[in-house]
Amino acid sequence: MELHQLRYFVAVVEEGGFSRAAARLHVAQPSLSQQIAKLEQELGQPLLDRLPRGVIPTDAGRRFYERARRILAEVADATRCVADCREPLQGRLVVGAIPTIAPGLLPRLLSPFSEQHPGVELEVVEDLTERLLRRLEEGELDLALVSSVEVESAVHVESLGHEPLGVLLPRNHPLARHRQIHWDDLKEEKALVLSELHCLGRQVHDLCKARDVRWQVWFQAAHLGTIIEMVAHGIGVSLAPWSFGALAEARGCRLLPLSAPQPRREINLLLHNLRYRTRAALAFRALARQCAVALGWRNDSSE
Amino acid sequence: MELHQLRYFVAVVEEGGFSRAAARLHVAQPSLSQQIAKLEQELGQPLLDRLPRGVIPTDAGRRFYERARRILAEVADATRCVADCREPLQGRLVVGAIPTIAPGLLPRLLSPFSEQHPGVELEVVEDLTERLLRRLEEGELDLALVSSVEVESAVHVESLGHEPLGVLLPRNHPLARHRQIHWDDLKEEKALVLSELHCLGRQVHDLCKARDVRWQVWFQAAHLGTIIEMVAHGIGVSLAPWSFGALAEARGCRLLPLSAPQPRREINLLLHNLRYRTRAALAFRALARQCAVALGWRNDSSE
DNA sequence: TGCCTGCCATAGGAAAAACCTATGGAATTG
DNA sequence: CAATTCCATAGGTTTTTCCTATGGCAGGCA
Repeated sequence: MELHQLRYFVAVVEEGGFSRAAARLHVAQPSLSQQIAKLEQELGQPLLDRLPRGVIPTDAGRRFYERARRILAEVADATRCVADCREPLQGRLVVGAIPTIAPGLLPRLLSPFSEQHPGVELEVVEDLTERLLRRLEEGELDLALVSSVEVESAVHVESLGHEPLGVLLPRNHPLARHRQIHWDDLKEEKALVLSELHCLGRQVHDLCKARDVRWQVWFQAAHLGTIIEMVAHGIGVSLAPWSFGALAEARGCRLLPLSAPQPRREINLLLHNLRYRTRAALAFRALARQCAVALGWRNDSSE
Repeated sequence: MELHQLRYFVAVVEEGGFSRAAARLHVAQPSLSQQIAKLEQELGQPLLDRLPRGVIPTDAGRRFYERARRILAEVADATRCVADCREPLQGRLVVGAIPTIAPGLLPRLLSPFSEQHPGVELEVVEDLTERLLRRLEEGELDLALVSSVEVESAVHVESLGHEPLGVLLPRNHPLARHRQIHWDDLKEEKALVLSELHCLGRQVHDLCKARDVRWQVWFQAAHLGTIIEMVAHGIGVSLAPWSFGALAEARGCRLLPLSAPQPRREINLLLHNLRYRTRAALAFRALARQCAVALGWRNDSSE
């Protein structure tokens, strides 16, 4: 048995046929037929049911598929692990972050990281929580920054603390001169809220419900950036994470604290539990923790 | 990267050199040089330090070695897993047992198992606990029967219950007519005890110490069989597991129960936690549990 | 029904990979 | 200092993999 046979088999199962798999692998279809036949011969039984319109795995094939995938993932992991012991630190680090975290937090992390580890090629993936999770599980991401999340055991969750949410107002809004906004002040405002695709959108929705703030919600934005622009133009108000403060000010908004109970959202860092954690990933985590402390999201920097 | 390269690399590390590994693998030494060089090239750094007298792995090599072994083990496991879904049940089942369990218990398990699963090729390994453990971890054994044992997390321990120990006497011994032997009866006897290599030997030693039975130990046997023969010839007495009763009787001994607190030893079945458990292994486990219940070692047959 | 299309298997030759024998250099040992 | 041990390299051979071409089978469509 050889690894290329496993790669071929996995592709055939996933593509549902030899021809499509051949295209994906950039090899001729007979090569696949040959290698799969060899594999089946070695294992002593067919792995695929050849149907007129493609193939589906047999029972044995399904079992083998799962294991083949794991083995290939481990091979990739071994490669990364070995590559990681080169000096100085180099390689690629793929960081995921949700859209309501990325613009506020990542700039604070990426620049210092690049400075400290110039050899590491950074890549950022901004996406919604569930999709980040899936990509982390697949091994595409080294780590991910999300808010509250429910994960499977293969994913390691680690809190970075809690980030306050503030009230986003146009600079010339009557409330904008206050030091602090009270919940009751918000009841009459026109709300611009984030789509509930975003966990922040869902959280704000729940918060307002709990606080009995019945906003006139008349605009659901897909991006916080859109909301900031709208607020800047006096079209309404909103809630935004504290890390968006500078961004909001620059666009002509104000981000003001809310009176107790101050709303907060949890910030979590996700790592894959089984895959090798590169030194770059660990360095990034350390930096993130440090940053969380500096921002007052948590008190100590120990785990 | 291909699996044969991993196999070669593992062999070179374990043999400490290309030449020895080549002999083990039945290939010419330059083939190894070539394939390892390729592997190192693909991983971007040397895995082995070439010394005048052989090779030792670099840091990267050590990391890679661990993972390569795991990958190869998973490949073997995948093969077994796939083979296991053939009907009827077939394949090989390798069972380990310590010498103080094997002769008494295995006959009760092997015959019915072979009858129920004629397609399964049974193999038995009789060895001391530690060595069975190691072989189980290596994947050489499917399961093992031992007494008390401390294991690492990769090994799954499951109690089959507790087997009583009896007193082994010559048939013509004055005590042999009793229904039950008392601890005090033993104090003046000449003891034949098992080498402390065996866990039963250690246990008997501790038991006697605890019960304050100071036997005149003058013979340390390496096998329980030897002890039975010696006892049969009136050379001394001993303690033996209850499952040796029939064997002892056949050789002209008697095995009698001891008064409370009746000494017992734990009987455990070991399985590897991570490796695939063949249906044959599970069937054997079921049979062992059933047998343990029939022998009165435990009350229920549920896990 | 009959043709067309998509899909996989087979055959045979070409390309690539792995392997082997022979040899050389480096360091150690007697 | 010669002999030995061990790994790397070179060059040719064998084996494996891969590709192109082709054939058979079944479903879809006129």
